[in-house]
Amino acid sequence: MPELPDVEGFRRVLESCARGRVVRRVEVRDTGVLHGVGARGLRDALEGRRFAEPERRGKWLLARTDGPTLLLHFGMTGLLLCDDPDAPAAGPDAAPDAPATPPQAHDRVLFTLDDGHRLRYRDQRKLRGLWLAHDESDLDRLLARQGPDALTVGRDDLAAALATRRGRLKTTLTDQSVLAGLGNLLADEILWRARLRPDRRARDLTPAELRRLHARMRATLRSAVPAGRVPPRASWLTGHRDDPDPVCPRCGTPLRRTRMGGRGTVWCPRCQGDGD
DNA sequence: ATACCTCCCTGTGGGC
DNA sequence: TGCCCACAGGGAGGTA
Repeated sequence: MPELPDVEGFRRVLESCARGRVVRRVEVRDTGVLHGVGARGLRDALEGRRFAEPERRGKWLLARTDGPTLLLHFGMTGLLLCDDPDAPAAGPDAAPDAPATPPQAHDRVLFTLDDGHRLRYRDQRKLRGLWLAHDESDLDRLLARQGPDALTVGRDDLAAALATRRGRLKTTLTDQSVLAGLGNLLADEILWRARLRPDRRARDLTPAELRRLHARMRATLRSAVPAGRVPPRASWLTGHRDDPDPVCPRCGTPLRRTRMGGRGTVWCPRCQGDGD
């Protein structure tokens, strides 16, 4: 489920695959992922354009070109893939000029580049998709409701963002208008590391707790970003979400499972239970 | 204004 | 065996 580290990984895919390359062909295989633009409009806007330096903002990926900017959001099941044009054709029956890897059922939009590489936006569930921004004001309008980015936010700005929030800490951290980039798994992971109960009121954190939260958030993101995902390691809380009878990897206490803001929430009643 | 609820999307797995 | 439903969760939109 793409969160900040995943999208950072997709940014690297886009950068290495497409930066400096011209879009030769845009193939929309499912218009259901397009927002505010049709297949024809997307094609006309992007074919012949050259990809520039991509950018990530929260969970959004900005594919800048020398013209419009394509905005990608990956929802829960989205991916960005890059085909290697030098990979051997798939199977003995493949035509000589066939793409190395045929489109799969969930490949919704394909971008063929002038060097033969091909980008694929793949998404099983189509919860989000692709937007097109013709200029900076389009871009600002689409991203207007985002809070500061979780990867770069300073401690004081984080404190300020939480200071007025009466809601629960967990749901506040995943509210993109408060802080951009954290999803359900990261929020649980960070709160567990910071030893903070997810149902604390966001604005009630002490200065010491805010420092802890900020430090643990940074450390967690620093580990997850290079991996391009929230690593499901045994030493991480995330590594135990789906265990049948999960226990805390730190203290062995059975983990508690609740629902917060409609999302599954996992936390340790011992590590995160005291001191509030 | 803030906080919470329902729905969208699709595939999977459990229960009967 | 096959059907039905809950569930996964990012975010929009509506309501309290």
